Amino acid sequence: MGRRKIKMEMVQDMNTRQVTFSKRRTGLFKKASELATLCNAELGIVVFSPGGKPFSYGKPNLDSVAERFMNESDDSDSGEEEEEERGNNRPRVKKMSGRLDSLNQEIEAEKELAEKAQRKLESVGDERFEKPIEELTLDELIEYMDKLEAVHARIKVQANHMQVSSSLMLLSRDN
Amino acid sequence: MGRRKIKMEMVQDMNTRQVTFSKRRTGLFKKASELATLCNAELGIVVFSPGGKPFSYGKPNLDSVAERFMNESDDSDSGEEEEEERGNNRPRVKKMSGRLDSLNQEIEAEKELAEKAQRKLESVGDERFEKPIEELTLDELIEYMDKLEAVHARIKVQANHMQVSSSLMLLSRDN
DNA sequence: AACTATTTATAAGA
DNA sequence: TTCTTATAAATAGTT
Repeated sequence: MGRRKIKMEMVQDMNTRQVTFSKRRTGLFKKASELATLCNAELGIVVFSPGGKPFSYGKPNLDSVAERFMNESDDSDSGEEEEEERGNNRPRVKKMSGRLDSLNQEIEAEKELAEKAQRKLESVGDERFEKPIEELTLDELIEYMDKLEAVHARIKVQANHMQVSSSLMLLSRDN
Repeated sequence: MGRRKIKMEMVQDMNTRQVTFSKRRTGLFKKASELATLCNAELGIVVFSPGGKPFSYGKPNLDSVAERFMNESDDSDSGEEEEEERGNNRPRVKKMSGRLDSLNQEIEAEKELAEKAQRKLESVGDERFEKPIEELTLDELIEYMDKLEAVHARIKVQANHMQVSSSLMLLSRDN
C-alpha cells in the first residue's frame, strides 16, 4: 500500500518500525471507528507499542474506561518497574480492586433492574386476567410476537456477552 | 474504497449492514495482524456484530483464550500455579482470583434472571394464542418493551465495561 | 509532517 | 456466501 510492497515480518529498523506503528495504529483505529459507525457495532481495541506504551480505542466508551484504567496513578505502589517518562501505565493491585468493586456495584444495580423487570412481567401477566376483553388484529399479534422474539434474542446475546467477559476475567488469573 | 464512496453513518439496509460488517471485520483483523507482526506489538480486539455476536482477535493469545472459554461451559478452577516470579504481575493476578470468582457467580445469577424473564415473555406469548380475547393493549406492550429496552441498554453498557476491563487485564499481563 | 506512487481494502454487482 | 472488479483509501518510501 505504498511505494513498495513490504514483507510481513517485523520491521528491522527501529525508527522505521516506530513510524510504521504510528501510521498503522492510526489507520487501525480509523477502520475500527468506521466499522463501529457503519454497523452500529461495539468494539474495543488495546495496543501496546513496541516501546510498551498502551493505546486504546473503543466505542461507545472503551477509550475513557481504558484511559482511566491504565493511567490512574497509584501512590501506594512499590513500583520498581517504573521507567522514565513512561509513567504509571500498568494497573496496580489496588486500582484493579477498585475497578472490581465498581463492577460489583454495577452488577448489583443490574440485578435489581432485572428483578424489577421480572416483577413487571409477572404483574402484567396477572393483569391480563382482569382485563376487559380486547382483541388484537392478526397483524398486531404478529408484530407483538416479532417484538418478543427480538427481546428474546437480545437477552440471549447479552447473556452471552457477560459470559464471555467473565470468562476472560477468570482467564486472566492463569495463563 | 469500493465502487462508490459511502457516507459515514449507520448502513440502513440490514442485509447490507451485515455484509459490510463481515467484510470490514475481516479487514480490521487483518490490519491488526499486520500491525502486530510488523511492529512486534501486542494487541487485542473485541467486536460485537450488529446481531450481538462476539468476535475477537488477539496477539499473542486473546483470541484462543476467548475461544476456549466461550466454548467451555464450566472450567473447574485450576489448582495451584507455581510459577517463577516474573515481575510483579503474578501477585496481583492471584489476589484478584477471589473477586473474579465472585463476579462470575453474580454474572451467572444475572444470566439466570435474564433467562427467567425471557421464559416469562414466551409463556405470555403462548397463552395469548390460546386466549386471544384476554389481551394487553398496544400501549401496555410498548411500555413493557420500553422497560426491557432500558434493561437491555444497561446490560449492554455493563457488558462493555467488563469487556474492556477483562481485555486490559489480559493484555497488561505480558506487556 | 507532507507528499505520491503503489498497494490494499472494499462497495456493488453477479 | 463467495467472487469479481471498479474505485476509494491506506501507506512505504521519499522530501
